[in-house]
Amino acid sequence: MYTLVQAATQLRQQIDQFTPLSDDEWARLVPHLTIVTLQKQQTFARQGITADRIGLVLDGALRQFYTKDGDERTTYFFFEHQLTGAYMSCVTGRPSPVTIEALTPTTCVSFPYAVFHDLLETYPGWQRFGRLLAEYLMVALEERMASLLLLSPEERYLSLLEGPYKDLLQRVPQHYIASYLGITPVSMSRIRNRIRPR
Amino acid sequence: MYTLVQAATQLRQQIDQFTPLSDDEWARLVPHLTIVTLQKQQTFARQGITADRIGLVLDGALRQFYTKDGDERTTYFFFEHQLTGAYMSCVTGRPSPVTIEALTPTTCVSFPYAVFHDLLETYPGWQRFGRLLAEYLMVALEERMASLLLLSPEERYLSLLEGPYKDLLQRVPQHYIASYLGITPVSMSRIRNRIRPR
DNA sequence: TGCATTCCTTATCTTTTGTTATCGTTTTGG
DNA sequence: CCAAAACGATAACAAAAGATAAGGAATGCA
Repeated sequence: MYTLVQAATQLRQQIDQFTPLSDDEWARLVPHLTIVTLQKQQTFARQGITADRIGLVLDGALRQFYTKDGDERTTYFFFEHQLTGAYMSCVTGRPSPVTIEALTPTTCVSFPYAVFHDLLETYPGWQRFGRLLAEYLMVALEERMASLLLLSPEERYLSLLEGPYKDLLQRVPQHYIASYLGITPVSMSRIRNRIRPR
Repeated sequence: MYTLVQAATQLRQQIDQFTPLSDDEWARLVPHLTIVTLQKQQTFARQGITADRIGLVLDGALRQFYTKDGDERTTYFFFEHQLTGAYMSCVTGRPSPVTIEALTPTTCVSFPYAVFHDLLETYPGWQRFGRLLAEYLMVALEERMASLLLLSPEERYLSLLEGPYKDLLQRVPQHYIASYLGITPVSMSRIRNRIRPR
């Protein structure tokens, strides 16, 4: 469905949105790219295992979750054109606290973090990309943290409806969204009922 | 109390813990260092204003908070040897959503973010530091986010007691900690009573 | 020292969320 | 095509947190 060349082009486009790489810098990564195909419920990264690769979603949807006392708490979703991977585990070298699992059949283009890390330490363009990526993830996490700390469950649901992720509701089962909002499916159902008067 | 030389030494030590800078790279920052002295309740960064500088706490304590509907929600504390500043605002160039305020009389060594940013873009050592710093902040935010999403208020309080920040309880008023945990002071008082049986 | 303020606890009451269970509906897999 | 599983809504009850108020201890300031 995707040739490696097409996938590589997609990936470079995403990276170039952070910072343009020289052709030479880019060429250092290309030999390490592979296409990863995941069936539903197959994992890109797994809790307890140190993550060793990064990917870009070409098609499909992934879900990231922690497991606590047997049940799962969703922390993120990844869709087309999004970089994915247990980046925190890659960066720290510690076992991943999260699992990343396919919600639907999903295709990614992927590369080993070790290669990426070598590129960061060797090429200025890659180093700059590494900084901008970390800054980008940092900002996203800060916003997520703030929403959990500042907003009530109902406010979080509403801000999801109004924000750039509103199509989430159409794309993923509601109980995953409830878990993403830090509440139970029952509670979210009540909220939906509450804010839909009449 | 602190000479600029002493302050600069402290700062370099902290930075070197991320990545060692060459003497030349370091020398580019030194002329821009200033000592900032804050009385209690004076601010290092203010909500609504785009932050323009970073600092290192030499002595004292700072508190970072959002304001929502008139009341404050604490998101972080900064003590001696910690880098501080509304980093997200600096990075994005957007007005800061947070205020950083002195809990006690506080001394920092500080430098403009603009200078720092130029150094990042110019010197490999600084660029690497910028990446490592962003990664470090990212990891801290992920842990904080996870604790808010996964743990109950009581579990958050307990994990604070057991974690590396346990001296927080001795150093800052409890209602700030309650706000840091995302609960009201009354609720935290109840939790304290609950977990102290007998 | 005295007075006001801040801080923490406790009590009461209300609101919200969690828990558990039930019931249609939809989706999935054999 | 049918049985099983997954999904979402809803109800009833329990548990927890928010809101408000009051009281006492500690703190700061004059």
